[in-house]
Amino acid sequence: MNHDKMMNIARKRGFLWPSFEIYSGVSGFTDYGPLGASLKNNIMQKWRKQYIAGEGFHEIEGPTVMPMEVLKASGHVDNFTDPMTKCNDCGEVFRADHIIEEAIGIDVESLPNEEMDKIVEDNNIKCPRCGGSLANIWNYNLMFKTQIGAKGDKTGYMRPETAQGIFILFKRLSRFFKNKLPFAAVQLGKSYRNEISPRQGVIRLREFTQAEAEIFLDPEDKTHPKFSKIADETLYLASQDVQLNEKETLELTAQEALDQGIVSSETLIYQLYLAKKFLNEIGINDDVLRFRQHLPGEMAHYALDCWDVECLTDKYGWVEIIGIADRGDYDLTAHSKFSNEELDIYKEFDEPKLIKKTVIKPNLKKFGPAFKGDSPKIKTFIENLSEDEVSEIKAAIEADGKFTLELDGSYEILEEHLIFEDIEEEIKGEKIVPHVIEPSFGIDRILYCTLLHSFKETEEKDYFQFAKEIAPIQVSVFPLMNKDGLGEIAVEITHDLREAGFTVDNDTSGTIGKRYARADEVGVPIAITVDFDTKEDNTVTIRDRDTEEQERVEIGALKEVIKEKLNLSL
RNA sequence: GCAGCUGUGGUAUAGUCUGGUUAUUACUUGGGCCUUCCAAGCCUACAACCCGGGUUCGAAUCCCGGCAGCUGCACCA
Repeated sequence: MNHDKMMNIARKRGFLWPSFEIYSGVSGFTDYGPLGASLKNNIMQKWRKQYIAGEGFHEIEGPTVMPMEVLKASGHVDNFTDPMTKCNDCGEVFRADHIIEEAIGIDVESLPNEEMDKIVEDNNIKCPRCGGSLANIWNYNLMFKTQIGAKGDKTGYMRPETAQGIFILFKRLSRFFKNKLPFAAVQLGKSYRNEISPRQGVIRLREFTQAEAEIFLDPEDKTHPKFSKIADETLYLASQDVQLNEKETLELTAQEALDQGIVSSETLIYQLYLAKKFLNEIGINDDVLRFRQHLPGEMAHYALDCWDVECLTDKYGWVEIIGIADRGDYDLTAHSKFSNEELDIYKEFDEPKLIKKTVIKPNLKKFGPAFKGDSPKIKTFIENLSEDEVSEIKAAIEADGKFTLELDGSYEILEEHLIFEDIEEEIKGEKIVPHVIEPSFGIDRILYCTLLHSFKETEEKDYFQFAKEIAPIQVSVFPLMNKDGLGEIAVEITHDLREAGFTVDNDTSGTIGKRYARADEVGVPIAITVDFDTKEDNTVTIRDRDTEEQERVEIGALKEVIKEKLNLSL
């Protein structure tokens, strides 16, 4: 692990470049150079392979610009914001609610800014650093704001997470999945947060890439069909208990974690396992990973359970790279309320339920004569009673022989006006709002950790030992010397392999040793060298990046051999 | 956003205090030489004073502002 050295090479060799560099750059943004972009794509493709092909989820792609309504409903417009104030004298910036709480000890969170301004004035609260006066409070919202359309009267925001794009498609998705739980949709793409002062390179970006899956499931049934297959897998868990009481990280099987109630459901544990599997396969091993449960105060108020996957780094310590949360029905309920759409699923019972209940009907023969012109509205009222109201009326009549109804006027309803009927009703199912379990991957951070932990320093060379599946360049082809037609043969082989679908680099500059070194540095797993024997017997040498061992292979057999060496035999 | 420090080819640097030749050196990169497999050697080429303004006959050098990086504070739903 060596951040500085690794980043030097990553910059030199075209993985990560600072954005807008010729205009002196803007922090919180990064460019992926040719190899970085390719590595990132490979990681994302690998993700798709695991979640879409492997789990049967489906990918959607929504806009990155969202109208205000969506983010109002999700809570981002109001809550993704901090009240800020600034000292007029020394210029220091503070969280306004923190200052007030410190000064007079009352919790003012969620008060409007005007009221907080008034509190500051009334209590003569000053800058805690220099005693200067404080400016009016403003909201710092971490979302990028924009206008939609020429008139500019429709406010839009760059999405702060990809998840919302899935929630708002719920009705369509639900139908697509034949209205059967569980089902899951994923989205990969850019999200935006206008961080105040991002200073951790690719770890905290203002524009970043997420890969999120939203798994919609029955709140009553969070079991997972494949759980038994992973029940014996080991997980390293820093539960709330471990953190609060400074205990050793737990080493438990999935089954044990479930039995001991440390992780709340099979599906959540299964997702923890999938995340670990993914990271292991792209070259991030268990010894630099841990699962950390959110502490009660840390958990978003709607989350039922939430685990971060954290990766150890030398420069930034433990870095959150994946969050896996049980969001309950929070998002669907919120969007349902704001949009007036029914965002639920009709769930049929295994067996229809027979429900016994009492209903009240008006006895119309007595009703009309008694209430005359007011009959219709009393009748409507009686016909729309809830179960509780029915028993209330029944009880009143049983006790007093009458029930007084207040309905723009007072009416005495007697037993003779009503017909009580005990009925049995058959109910076939009910509407439920699904719960959502969400694995949320920060692709940029994962890419950083991949670079960091793939980077190997040995006596001879420093290089990226990428997992073969994600190496940005799969094969390098060299002529031993750039003469006597060796170069031409190398070019021919390069073209052939490219046509076969491999990512191939052809390098003729410098000495052969230098070319191996360059290829190793960017983690090319396989190097092919055309030498003078090639002209005699049509064979080339094929060299392994990690062992540096070479073997001779017929040119005709190259594709098969490479495929096998890259473990692409699927 | 605040304070301190810093900013010279792709990378690492000399020069800045005390203004004055064609901006130093090494590595890297491109082309070439070399009878032959792990950054060798030789020749050669490309390539920089963070940006803007000011002072001055003259600014990499002094002054002001901006941007970026590092450290600390604040922030991190």
